[in-house]
Amino acid sequence: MQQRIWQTVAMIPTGKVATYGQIASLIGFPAHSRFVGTTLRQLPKNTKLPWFRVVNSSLRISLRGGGEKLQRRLLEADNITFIGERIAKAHQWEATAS
DNA sequence: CAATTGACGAATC
DNA sequence: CGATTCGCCAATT
Repeated sequence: MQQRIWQTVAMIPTGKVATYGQIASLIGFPAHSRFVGTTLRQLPKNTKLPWFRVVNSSLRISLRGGGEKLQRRLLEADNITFIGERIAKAHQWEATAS
C-alpha cells in the first residue's frame, strides 16, 4: 500500500510537483489524500524519494515549523519557483498513469 | 477488536 | 482570502 505511494512519488519528474490528491487518485484511492501524507511522513530521513515534490491541493506546503522551510528549499533546488508561499502552478505535474 | 489519528480536500461561513 | 466543518479511510495504538 505505502509502497504504491512511494512508487508514484518516485515517478514525479524533477521540476514538477504533485498534490496528495493526485497521488491518491493515481494509486487508485482517490479518497486517500490524507493517507498519502500520513505515509510520506513516516518515510526515513535517508529516504531517496522526492517527498518534497508533494504538496497539498493549494500548491502550498502543509508542514509547519522548520519542515516547511526545508521542503521549500528542496523544491527551489529542483527549479520549482514560489509565488509568495505558493508554488507556481506551472510546476503542477500532469499525473499520467503509467 | 474499537478508538484515535492525520504532509488532505472540498464546501461553507 | 482565511478559518471552520465535515467527509474519507488505512494505519497505529
